[in-house]
Amino acid sequence: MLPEKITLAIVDDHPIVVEGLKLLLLDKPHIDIVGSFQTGESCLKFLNGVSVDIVLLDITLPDKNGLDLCKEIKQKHPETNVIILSNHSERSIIMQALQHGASGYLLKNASANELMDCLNTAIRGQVALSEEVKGIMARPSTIMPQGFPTLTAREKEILPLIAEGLTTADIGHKLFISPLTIETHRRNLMQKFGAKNVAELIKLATLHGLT
Amino acid sequence: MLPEKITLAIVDDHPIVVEGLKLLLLDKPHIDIVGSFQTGESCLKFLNGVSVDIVLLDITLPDKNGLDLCKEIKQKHPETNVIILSNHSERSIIMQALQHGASGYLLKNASANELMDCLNTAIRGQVALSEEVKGIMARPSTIMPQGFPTLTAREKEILPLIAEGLTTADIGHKLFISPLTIETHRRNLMQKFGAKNVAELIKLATLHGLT
DNA sequence: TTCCATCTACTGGTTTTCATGGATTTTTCT
DNA sequence: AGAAAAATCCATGAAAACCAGTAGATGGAA
Repeated sequence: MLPEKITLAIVDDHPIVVEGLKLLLLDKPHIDIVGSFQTGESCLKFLNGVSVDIVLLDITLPDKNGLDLCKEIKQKHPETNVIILSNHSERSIIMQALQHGASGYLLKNASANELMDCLNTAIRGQVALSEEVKGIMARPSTIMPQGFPTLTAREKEILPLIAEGLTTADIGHKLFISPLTIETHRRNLMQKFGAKNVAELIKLATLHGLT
Repeated sequence: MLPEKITLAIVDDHPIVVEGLKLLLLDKPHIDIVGSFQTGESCLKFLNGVSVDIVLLDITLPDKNGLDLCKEIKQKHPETNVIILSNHSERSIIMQALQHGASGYLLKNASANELMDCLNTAIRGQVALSEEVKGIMARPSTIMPQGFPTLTAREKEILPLIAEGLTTADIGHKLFISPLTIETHRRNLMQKFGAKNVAELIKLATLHGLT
């Protein structure tokens, strides 16, 4: 059932995490770490040349969003399994990850054993979630405070500009569109986040690392 | 000069980071990891019984703020060196850490080599900063005008309320003072942070963990 | 005790946001 | 091709934020 070694790539901008993972996996005979990267781009480039069984992917990367990267990887290399490695325990983010094609989701506070379990589960083609994540997903989503809504590209573009202190007019000018449009986006953002005003919007967005 | 092994404790709520660090340091003959903790409290308890040379401390912990913990450790155990391990690259946070008695500051994107360097530097009683951190500290603070202003008690009280989405009137009502006063505080806050409006104010405040 | 920082409060005016409630055109996915 | 989602644009009025300046009260530090 396992004719070859599992090939694994790691994408995380924290060398300590990367080196830790490497050391953790070094003595597992059936796992072969073929690459580790600090940026999404470098990983994508690598995957164009080499086929990899599993990519361990951090959500917060310097150059791009890990979830977007996940989607991209699955589009170009459907045979590759992506396991998200993240700090975010929000149910909505986990949902997003799975919708973007991730085969698994691990919190960084998972143990080494859980990591191994998840790798084995994922390679069998099943969805691999760490214990805590399973718990989060099991909870009914009736009330989901601080859920992380799905933002459109434009919204993701505008949100940081608001956080920078630009006014509606400023942003309209900057993006060459009507300030009225910006207002609509701003309204939609607040609605999506369930924020009463910009202050709360920006707090939530900043906490989710979106600014 | 180094008659004994350096004793080291690790406080971080991410097992993978902890295990990675352990493995990284396992083959260093002069380093002895005597404990690892996921919460500030458990670490404090441990330090009451055992003397430790260096504590590697994450800033974001489940039960308390790492900077406060640092201060507490230095008060109770001045001989212990604390090295902060963090994701935050804001100059002001680094300053705060040093003011709270930290002997060093490492970004999590530091390499394993840098980690070793910093441990050795700290044990010699010197301030240990990773390369990137040195760069941040070297930049004159003209660009980033007074990174982190000192807030009065009242301001610290009001700031999170603004971030929660309360209006000026709401806050005035809540604190039993005139909304006009809140406006003054709000103005002063924005001025201190050099923010153009609440959005920017809240972004900066949230990044500094003040909300 | 004098001085300073802070908290408090106000006037009066301008700018921006927020809530409604549409509407049209592009893009994207199926 | 057709449906759905996203992006664009608009108007109006009320609410809130923002700006600039002033100033009394208080409590702690020099």
